[in-house]
Amino acid sequence: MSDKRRITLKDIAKALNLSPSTVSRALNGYPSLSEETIHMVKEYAEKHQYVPNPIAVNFRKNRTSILGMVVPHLVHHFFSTTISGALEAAKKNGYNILMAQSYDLLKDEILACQHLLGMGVDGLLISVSNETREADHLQAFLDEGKPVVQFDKVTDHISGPKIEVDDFQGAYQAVTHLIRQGYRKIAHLSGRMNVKNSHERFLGYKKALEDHGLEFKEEWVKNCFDISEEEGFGFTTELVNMEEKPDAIFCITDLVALGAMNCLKSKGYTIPDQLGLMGFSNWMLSEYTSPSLSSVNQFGYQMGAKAAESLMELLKIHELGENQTHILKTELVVRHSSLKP
Amino acid sequence: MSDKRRITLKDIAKALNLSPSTVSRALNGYPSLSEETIHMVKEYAEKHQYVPNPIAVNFRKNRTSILGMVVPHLVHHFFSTTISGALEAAKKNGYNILMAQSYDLLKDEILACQHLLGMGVDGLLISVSNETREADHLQAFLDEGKPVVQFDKVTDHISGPKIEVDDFQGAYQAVTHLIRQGYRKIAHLSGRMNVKNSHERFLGYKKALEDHGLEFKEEWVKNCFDISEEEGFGFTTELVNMEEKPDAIFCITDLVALGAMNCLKSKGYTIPDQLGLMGFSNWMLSEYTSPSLSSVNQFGYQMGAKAAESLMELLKIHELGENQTHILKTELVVRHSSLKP
DNA sequence: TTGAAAGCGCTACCAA
DNA sequence: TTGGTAGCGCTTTCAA
Repeated sequence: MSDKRRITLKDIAKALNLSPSTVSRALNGYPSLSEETIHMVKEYAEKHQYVPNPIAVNFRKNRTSILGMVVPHLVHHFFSTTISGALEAAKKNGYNILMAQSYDLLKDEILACQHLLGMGVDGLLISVSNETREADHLQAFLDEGKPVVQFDKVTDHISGPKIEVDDFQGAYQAVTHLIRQGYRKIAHLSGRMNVKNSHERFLGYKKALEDHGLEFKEEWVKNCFDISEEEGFGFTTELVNMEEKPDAIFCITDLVALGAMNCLKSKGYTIPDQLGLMGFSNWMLSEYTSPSLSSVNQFGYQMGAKAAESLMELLKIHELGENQTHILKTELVVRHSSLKP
Repeated sequence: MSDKRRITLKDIAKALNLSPSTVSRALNGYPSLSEETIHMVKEYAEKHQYVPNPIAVNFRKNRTSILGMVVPHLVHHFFSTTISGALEAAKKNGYNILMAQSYDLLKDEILACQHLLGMGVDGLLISVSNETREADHLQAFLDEGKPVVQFDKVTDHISGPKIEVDDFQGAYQAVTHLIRQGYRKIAHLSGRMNVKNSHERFLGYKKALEDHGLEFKEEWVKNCFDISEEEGFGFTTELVNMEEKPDAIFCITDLVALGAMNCLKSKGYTIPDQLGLMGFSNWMLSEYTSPSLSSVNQFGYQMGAKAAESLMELLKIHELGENQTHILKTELVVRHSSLKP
């Protein structure tokens, strides 16, 4: 193989009869150099296609210009959207991102973090797993002076910035919308109550009912464990078999809503006429179901970008960051599944 | 901020009255060291949580243990699946992956490649954009002795390994399945004919018709440009408005099939009774449409893993790789949309 | 079995 | 305005 060795600073210095330091300064735009020298060096570098060895630069500066990013699942519309946002923000600032998945398992999250720390990332972006109850593996970053920015799913066991979605508000808006449409018996397919986002959505749901003087019925809230389509289908079956059926269902996620939709359609219920349906997350698929699914957009791209920007800002000022939370507003996306005729 | 400086090799050497080289050897399991020394060093390292500085190691070894990966879109089920596969394979071998997106634009693909090369990746995994007709930006990697492995969407303008999907075979199987189900007038919503994968699927479609003595009608083939749901909807409208309508549609992608499905349902056609429907790619959503959508699974995870493994193998033997193609079989996934009663 | 020392490519400090 | 030089943390060759 060719392996044409790249030309180095020294080579240029030797060729031009300058010292490496002068060449370095010329290339990095330091003042106090004669125009002539700068021009000469730049021309030579250009001509010989000099590219600085990034590893050497990083070594010298004791950084990598790489951010670590850990998400529960990469093959997931919302998370891949956050990744995309983080990636673009990073690119703009000359950073890059090393990815890892935790599969929502603490064990794998710890491994991923150790791996990233071992690779020498400058800082960490993380959406923690549902299992994360302690954060030694995150503290390890802080101990080395590397900031950690959490987003979406966060834990309080570690200090630093957090970028969160306003789940409460999103749920509140969604349910209020259903109420305004005329639905009166609104059920909720929720997530695990020990997961903050799920709990917040539940609270938003409950508050919206209360604020509009509607009944909150314990039996109309079903806890999904896996947040799966199957659960959506199963619990919806339970709901429509009840003595007093709901006339709308607010689902913790679009996938669950899809399960609910398939269940209802298979049983001959019409949506949105007989039952209204709302999802959450605004997955791509919600646009294409029939009827199309109303949902709550979480602005994943902006969230990823914001998280990355926060991290890079901390890196710039060489700090670990305050213990503050940035909350991103959600957006109600009204489609057909919730439009009561 | 704390910035607790990590302990270094030198520190250990000094503390134990050894030379750095001995400590290095002890830690890296070289022979020719006394049990006693090895034990002593390892114990000390353990106790003081010594972690080698990865940047220094990389610098010394002139590598980063990082692979670059470029895909058209990160927020895309198939590609995020390939990424996931590549990531796992990389992790197993102590490598990591730096991601970039080309947005299917040559301009951005070039930028991404330059960026990755600049970051000092050891090699590149790429699925090229639809616009890629030349490959100077890929050749740049080879020129530096860094192997490039292409997957899914490939170009012949550069040599090296390619991992491809057997699009022809997948399409052939899909259409044959429709024929065996009893459909006789099979239309095809294709992609751009200058994109290899699309063309191969078209050829597979055509061959299947021929082999089973069915008519190939030019009018029944519609070229989608964006491969969008809208196009699926629009072209399907055209198809069912024709004098002689098809009784089944084989779509270039699940998204297009979804458009077709929505169109057919909105016009009151029943699937699979009146018209059969087949997608391609086996997106997550195909499982959840109603009726569920038959499709062709491309094993994205395996593809990404295979590409990464090939690249790492080349890195190991220090070569750029032969100009060979590895073709991955597809899998027919039969669901309800193609089961003629 | 161990040590000494060079050096990877670059930056930055101190001197001139 | 420029040069000399030390040194980042580690590996590896040569020597003892």
